[in-house]
Amino acid sequence: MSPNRYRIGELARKAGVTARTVRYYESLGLLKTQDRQDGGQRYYTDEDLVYLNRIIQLKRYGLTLDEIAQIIRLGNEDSTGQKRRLELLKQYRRLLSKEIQHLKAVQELIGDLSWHVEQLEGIDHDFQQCPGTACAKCEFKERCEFYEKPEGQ
Amino acid sequence: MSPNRYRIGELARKAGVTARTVRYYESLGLLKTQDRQDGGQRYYTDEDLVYLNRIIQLKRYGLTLDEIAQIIRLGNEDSTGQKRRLELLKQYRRLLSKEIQHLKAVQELIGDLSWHVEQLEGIDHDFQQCPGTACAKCEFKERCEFYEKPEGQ
DNA sequence: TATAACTTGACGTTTCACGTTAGCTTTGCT
DNA sequence: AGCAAAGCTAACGTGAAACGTCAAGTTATA
Repeated sequence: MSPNRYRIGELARKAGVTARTVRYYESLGLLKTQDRQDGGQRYYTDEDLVYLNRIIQLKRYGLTLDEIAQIIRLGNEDSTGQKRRLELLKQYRRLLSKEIQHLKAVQELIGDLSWHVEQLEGIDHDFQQCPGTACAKCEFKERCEFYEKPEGQ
Repeated sequence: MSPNRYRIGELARKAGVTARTVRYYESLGLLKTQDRQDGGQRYYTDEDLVYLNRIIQLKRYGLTLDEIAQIIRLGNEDSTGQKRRLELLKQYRRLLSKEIQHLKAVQELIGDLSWHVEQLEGIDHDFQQCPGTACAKCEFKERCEFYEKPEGQ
């Protein structure tokens, strides 16, 4: 239960980033310095470290710093408790549905690639010959979104 | 069955991109001009249009131009047919497994966000208070990856 | 024969997430 | 007290991605 007071360098080291990164995050409103000496140096606690780690995790998940900042800003804007919770909830749900969309797109790509793999495993059809001579004898015409695509007459 | 010969502007228009984009793709080896007048102007066919559309689709799927170029390059490098097919297959499978990894990451994020939503829907626990005072009474300590994280004594 | 469309070349742009001086001040240690 | 290590702010640099935007000249088409 030690108070564990760190300066920026050690905080950064513990989180596996640089001091520059920490200052940058602060400039974006991601991380505040509650404790600042007269000399101007920043001091952090274990709580701050956890907070920073959380940010890094969200980044690993693919969120941009801007998106992370939005989440945090919403939590700081009003401190009426209940209202804040609802806002956060909304925000999380928004992210959630966005990621579900993302999931669908990725699944679609996987389906597409799988189809191509099947094609290549089977008959003599490949990406290079696809729109062209191979089309006539292709048994997947219907499935193909390019066949018959050229507009105009 | 018209030969449909387009110049770069119309090809681009039909594909919904700019002429600059087409030239850029050519410079990256994504798209070749088979037909070039003495004057130096590029002429394209419906086949080229289909090809271009295919590139645009792969881009929509989230592939970078570089990744697309790799796929295409593999198809052009050798024209021994069978060998080429195997290479393409390998490449597609690589992309496939990469996207499956991606899928897992997205699912993880969705799980994480869902958990936060649940938390917010339930007790008084939120992101702002999370690492800190709320930890003591938090009923999700075990599930939480931040609790007990601070290293050193 | 206009003029719209094309050519190459080269520099510019935006976004993202920091890296890297520079010049100066504060802290930690002996 | 004195010195090196670490911090401070401010500001410019970076590097990848995917083109945009001149410039200055050439070609195609009504």
